Amino acid sequence: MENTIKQLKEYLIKHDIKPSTIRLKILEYLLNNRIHPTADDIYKNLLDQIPTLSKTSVYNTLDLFADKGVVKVLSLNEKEARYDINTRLHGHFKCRVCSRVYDFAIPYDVSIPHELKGFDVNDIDINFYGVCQNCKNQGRKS
Amino acid sequence: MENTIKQLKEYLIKHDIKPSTIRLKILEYLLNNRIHPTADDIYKNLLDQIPTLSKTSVYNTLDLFADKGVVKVLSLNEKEARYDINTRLHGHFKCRVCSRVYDFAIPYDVSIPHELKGFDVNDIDINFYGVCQNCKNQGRKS
DNA sequence: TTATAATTTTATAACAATTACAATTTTATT
DNA sequence: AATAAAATTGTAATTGTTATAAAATTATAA
Repeated sequence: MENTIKQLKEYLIKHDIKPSTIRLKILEYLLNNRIHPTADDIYKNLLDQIPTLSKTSVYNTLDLFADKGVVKVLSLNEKEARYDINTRLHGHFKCRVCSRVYDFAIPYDVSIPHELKGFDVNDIDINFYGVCQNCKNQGRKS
Repeated sequence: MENTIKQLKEYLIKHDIKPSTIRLKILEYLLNNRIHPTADDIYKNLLDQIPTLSKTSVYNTLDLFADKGVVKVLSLNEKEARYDINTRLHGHFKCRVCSRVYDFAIPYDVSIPHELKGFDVNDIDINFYGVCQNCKNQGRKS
């Protein structure tokens, strides 16, 4: 769970990213907070540790991370982008009550459909929307 | 392909929407232009026919349509939303060269994965990204 | 070390899509 | 025809993100 600074540095270098304090902190945050945070979530959270942090740096870093394949940018029918440190193919469920995002494994084989024969498919998003069990239970109690 | 005004009116009424000129025109546009247009696409196109049209009205109408299940709002990793008159479950492929959006049938059974047991799933997005055959061919020629 | 270059970070302003709002116009109802 | 309700409009506000240029930091070379 916990990562040493050395491990974080190696992780970035392996992805062709020069380590810097901000980059390491953002990476660390993403690894320890698997909540598919927004740029603002990350910014707000790191402000304690890095009081001079600017929003632009967070965006810059996340853009770089996305470029280098360290994060996947999620587009979940909301204006804010979210960032997922888990870049392997998996699905996302967004609860429209609590806004939480849940991961799920994709059980079926996502082969290229025949309509897209000859297309290059580089990226796949599978997003479900609805109400999570937690929020369903809350509703029942009240 | 072509729809009479009467048919368009009935379509809206069936979806619990009072027909108005703007609503009929936007519906007609969506039915005749299956390109997953943005609000701006629709606005620009209808400006000839309805010179007093405002962008706000386009948004209002599309929001209403989405509410009543007449359109599905697409979130395809871009800042602009797109609107699809086909609300049945199907996948979308977005070409990152020409920006065109292609439909495809979902061949596999999208049952609720076990991680989401007990969740209410109301909506499903399946989006692929890459380069369409058209753009691949263009690239080869040059 | 010191000077210089390259990179990273920052603050500020710009941008673009969408929404809020209140006024106006249109449509429906009495 | 008068009134109420609904739809449409123009304007301004909002918000997430990006562009830009200056400042700070880090790396490199003399």
